Amino acid sequence: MIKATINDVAKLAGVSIKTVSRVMNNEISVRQTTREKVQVAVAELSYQPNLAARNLAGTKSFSIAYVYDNPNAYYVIDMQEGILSACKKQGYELLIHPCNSKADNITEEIVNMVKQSRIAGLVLTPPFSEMPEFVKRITDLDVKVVRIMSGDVAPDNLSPCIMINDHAAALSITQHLIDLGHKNIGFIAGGAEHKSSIERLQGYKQALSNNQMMVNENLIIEGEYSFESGVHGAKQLMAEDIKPTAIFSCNDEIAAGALFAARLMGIAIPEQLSIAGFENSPFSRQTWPKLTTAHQPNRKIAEDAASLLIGQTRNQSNKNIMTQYTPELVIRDSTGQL
Amino acid sequence: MIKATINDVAKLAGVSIKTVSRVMNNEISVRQTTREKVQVAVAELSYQPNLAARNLAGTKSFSIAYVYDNPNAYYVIDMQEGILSACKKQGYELLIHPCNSKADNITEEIVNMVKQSRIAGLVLTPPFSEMPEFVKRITDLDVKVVRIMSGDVAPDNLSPCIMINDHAAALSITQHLIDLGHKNIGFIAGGAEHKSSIERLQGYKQALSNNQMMVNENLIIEGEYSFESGVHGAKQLMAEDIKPTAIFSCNDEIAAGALFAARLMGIAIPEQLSIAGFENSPFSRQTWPKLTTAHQPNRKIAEDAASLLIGQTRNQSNKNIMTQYTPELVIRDSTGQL
DNA sequence: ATAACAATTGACAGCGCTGTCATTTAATAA
DNA sequence: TTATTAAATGACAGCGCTGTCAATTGTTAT
Repeated sequence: MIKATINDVAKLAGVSIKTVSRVMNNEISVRQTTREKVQVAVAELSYQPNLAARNLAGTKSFSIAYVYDNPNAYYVIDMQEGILSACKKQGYELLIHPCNSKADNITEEIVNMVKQSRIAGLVLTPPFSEMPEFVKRITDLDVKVVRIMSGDVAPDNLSPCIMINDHAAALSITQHLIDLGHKNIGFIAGGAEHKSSIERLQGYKQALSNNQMMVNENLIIEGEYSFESGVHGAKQLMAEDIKPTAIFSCNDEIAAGALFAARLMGIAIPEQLSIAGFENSPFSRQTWPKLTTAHQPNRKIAEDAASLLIGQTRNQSNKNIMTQYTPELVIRDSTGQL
Repeated sequence: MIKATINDVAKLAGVSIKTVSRVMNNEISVRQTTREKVQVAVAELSYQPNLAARNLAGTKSFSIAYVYDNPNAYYVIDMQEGILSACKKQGYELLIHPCNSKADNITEEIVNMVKQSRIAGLVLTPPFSEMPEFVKRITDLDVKVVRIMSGDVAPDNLSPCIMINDHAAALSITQHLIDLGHKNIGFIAGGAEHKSSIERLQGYKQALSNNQMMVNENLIIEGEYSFESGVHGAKQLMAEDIKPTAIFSCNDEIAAGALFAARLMGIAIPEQLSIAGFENSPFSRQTWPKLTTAHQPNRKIAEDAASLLIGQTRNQSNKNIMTQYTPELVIRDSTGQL
């Protein structure tokens, strides 16, 4: 059984190929009865448009790309699967493009890639989603973009945004720690270049303020999103005069490092020190003890983003769309009563 | 600057588009002087063939796919990057296809996908690479395949194979344990459905035999590639009459689980018990203590596989190609002198 | 030098679809 | 009813390339 083409469908339905094309592209000016005839034929032949032909013939393409600078394997895999699921539903193709966001010609590289492969749109996660000039450059090419980023409001109206409310989530993690009776709570940040880190720090501070607690700047460590940073951060915190009884690590990797350092220092978790992470990555379940963290439904977020993006490429709809997700507190074994 | 097409190149070089096509496809019957003229024009215009047009016009396509059943996020990311790097060099496109190898219609799903997207070839990793009927079904479609799998010889000549010599690597890990003075070495397997697990077990047994040591079947636990399995396996082993003083875990996840269990049981690592993993996944560096393991250059392997695959799709070259990689012992802190 | 052949090159159709624009049909107004 | 306009449909070119096959050129043997 050879693959059916638009001609086969047209013949079977008794219409012209152009009408079949119209139906496949959800164009409006097709009579309902005609549309149904075509849909029956499409189902009969299990016809699916040829992507190469569509891309070649049309002005708009049916390929989208996910451009990312691998922040974390689990995250990337989740994102890919979510995007892929949206693509499958809509007959789009996904090209993945891992790359180094700090390479100095990165913008041109992506621009070329986009032109070269006639990409209709990009899904962007941090750090790309937080590089305004980069985003501007892409949207100027009339290539659609959907950004997933940290914050509660979109920074501009260049593209739809999916905002991750790290602020609110960090607030509830910190509140959880406070509820457990902790008075001195340390914070290990993930690097000022990450909006998520800044947002999480703000949430932490907000929670303290909500509880009439003072922010002790000595308890806030500038780190980065890595295991090593967690190790150093925890050591540094435990060397303070006023030692924290709880540490809020900006992500699970940092938390794992902090856990590691605590063990090296002979500190019992959570008896002597509570440690919380963020992101609910798989290894937060594989540390000992298991990490209290914040969960964000990345696969779902990615599918949302891709659907939005595909919507953008189909019709030049509203760029001001904004959705918001707030990661949810997941209490496990690394945090406990003071 | 609009993208150059084959016509622009032909005009600039003063030849027909067909000749340009010949040069781009490395066909033989082009005079050297002509070839150079074309290459100059190509460089001048930085021409790159349009993939959609190639896929549409030609019988062979320029898309390959990576079909996998996510065994491990780090592994998948490495594979993707390696494959992508080969694709970039040769102007191929990569489609990723994560899926469930145990779904009962999986073969048909992939067959459809391959037909649908006119895929030229597939890169296959376990478990797909170890499903002979599946591979046969694909190669019968005249779709090229390259398999990455465990073993030292290819199981058939359906496709080129990249063999990972888990046997030899497991042998050297076990020998390392023996060299440290261990007499009772436990083994936690990864599941009989994984060739790698079987091979690693064989290597383990071989090492014992090489050292005139008896295989104690009670010290061999049937597990699976998961953290939980490591936890259970280690508990089971430590409940034996003759307790092991070292455990060879079939992969790093299992080893992490074993480490976790040892901690729960109050067993000091490596003082009272040595634990070795396999795969050198990033979190083998994030356990405490850091894991002794075996390293395999996955990115390199993937690039090799994709190059081989692309070679196959270009010319119907030898299917009996076989390369071999042997993972290398990485000694860290989880193993020690008895 | 010329025939006979092989090596190069090019003309042209067509892959499966979409864009443009002309044509047909239905819907509304007069 | 018929004229007028809008909605629905179709004819056809062409996207950028490759496959086929014919035409041209170069090469060798006579």
